[in-house]
Amino acid sequence: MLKKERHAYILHEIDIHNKVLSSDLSIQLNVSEDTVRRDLQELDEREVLTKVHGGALSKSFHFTLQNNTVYSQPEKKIIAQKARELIKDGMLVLLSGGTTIIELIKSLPPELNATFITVSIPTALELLDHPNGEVIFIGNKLLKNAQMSVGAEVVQRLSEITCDLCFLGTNSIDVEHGITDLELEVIEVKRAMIASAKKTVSLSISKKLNTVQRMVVCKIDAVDILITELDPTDEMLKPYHSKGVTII
Amino acid sequence: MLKKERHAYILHEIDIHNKVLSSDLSIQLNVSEDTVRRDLQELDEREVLTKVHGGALSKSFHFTLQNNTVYSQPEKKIIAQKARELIKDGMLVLLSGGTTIIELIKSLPPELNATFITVSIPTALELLDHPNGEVIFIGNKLLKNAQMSVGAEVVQRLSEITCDLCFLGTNSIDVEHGITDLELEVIEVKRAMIASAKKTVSLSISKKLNTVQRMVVCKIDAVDILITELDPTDEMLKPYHSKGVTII
DNA sequence: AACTATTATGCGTATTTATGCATTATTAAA
DNA sequence: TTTAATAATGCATAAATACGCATAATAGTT
Repeated sequence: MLKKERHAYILHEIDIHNKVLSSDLSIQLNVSEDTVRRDLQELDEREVLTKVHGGALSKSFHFTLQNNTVYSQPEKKIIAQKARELIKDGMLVLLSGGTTIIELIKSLPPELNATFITVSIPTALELLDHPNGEVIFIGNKLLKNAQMSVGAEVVQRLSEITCDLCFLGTNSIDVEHGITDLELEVIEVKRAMIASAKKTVSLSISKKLNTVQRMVVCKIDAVDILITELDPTDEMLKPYHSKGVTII
Repeated sequence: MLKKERHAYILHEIDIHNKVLSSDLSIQLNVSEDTVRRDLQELDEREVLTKVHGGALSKSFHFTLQNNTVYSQPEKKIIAQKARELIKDGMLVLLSGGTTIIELIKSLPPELNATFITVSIPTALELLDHPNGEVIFIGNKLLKNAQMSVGAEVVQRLSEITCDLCFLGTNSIDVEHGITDLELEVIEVKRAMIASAKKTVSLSISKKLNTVQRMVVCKIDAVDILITELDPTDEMLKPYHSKGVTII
């Protein structure tokens, strides 16, 4: 493997995981740790990553880290990566809760200047760490386990807004039943979110594809874009595509 | 986990809670307390936090530095104990942000069944941990450093509410100038909070008594009850009492 | 193709860094 | 004051790194 290829691989790994270990890379790339170190050194000098004892970290390692406990994190990182491409300066973006959304926020470039609206407390907290951009929280009664605002007031206020994009960290999505969820109050809010956005983006790891929960949030045709960690041409995504959903 | 990652995690925790305990971090990060201590030491040398006995404190909350340890919350604990006596089942209670308020929430008996309203994200997060009671968050634009909602919408919605009690974790209080604060947007909200409550309670450790900041939130006669860690008959509190403030 | 200069890589060794543990000293809370 | 928690200190160990050097790969030149 050529040096350039190794460098590309390392950068890709960092993009996904935010960090790499020299020992891991040595095995994965099948070169000595010395070589890895020299690679990291070079990349550090080129200022595309930050070398530390034991490996290297992403430059955009934005002093946040709650992970370790995040389930299916690599997949979620990939999804976050794809999703962030959609957000442009000046946009009004609606965000739900969930770990995939948190990953998305972490991966946002610091210089991005958009306005974010959310009903989720953890999402709001993560957004507050982002140096730029305005954060708007739509408050009301808070649901204890979901840690988000629910109720008529939230639905009402969402209806008064028109956003460019709505990102939903989706629990369950299925071609037949669309997006489904468990709690009525959560569903009400999600519906309102979808209604107030020009485009709805569903973020979903492939494990959650073709799963159904008790209650329907929306039919599949209300979803404009579906982002998974899979390649857009993956066989598993065909049914969604043929329903008119854009796959990324 | 890499050292830098641990550092990032610690800083993130401090960002949220304003303080960390070495013992907690040791468990969360899965390293010895020695290592945590060394981490905190380094971060302290880099002046991004303040190391104290038992853990570390946020730099951005200067008032917490005055009492030099996370445990020298005994003052705050005492205040919390006194304050919680005022809250009865069925009440509608307005809470500001700040560590004293967090302490109050932690000390609330689990069986208490009141409704809490707040504009502070950390306060809301702490309230969600309480098994009983409803939590209402009044949202709008979020202020990054204060981690709270501000703006006309918040003021408006507060004006539509009548609460039984408003607890203010007070930064500065003085007989002459009343309650004062630094940021205009914060002041607007605090004023609205006071206006919407039947009774206003100021929670203030004695070190903050007789201190003044740039901008006035309210005169001293808008404060119904003042709670400090001191004995109510303490000489220091006399001037407040003679202004008609109830001292607890 | 053969030769040379340059660059890249791996290995051994010395050095540095990171971490945990035991012991003693300090500090804070009851 | 007493007691338990937390810190500091020195030390042991393991991991990571730097460095010199030999060798291998590569590119450029004749």
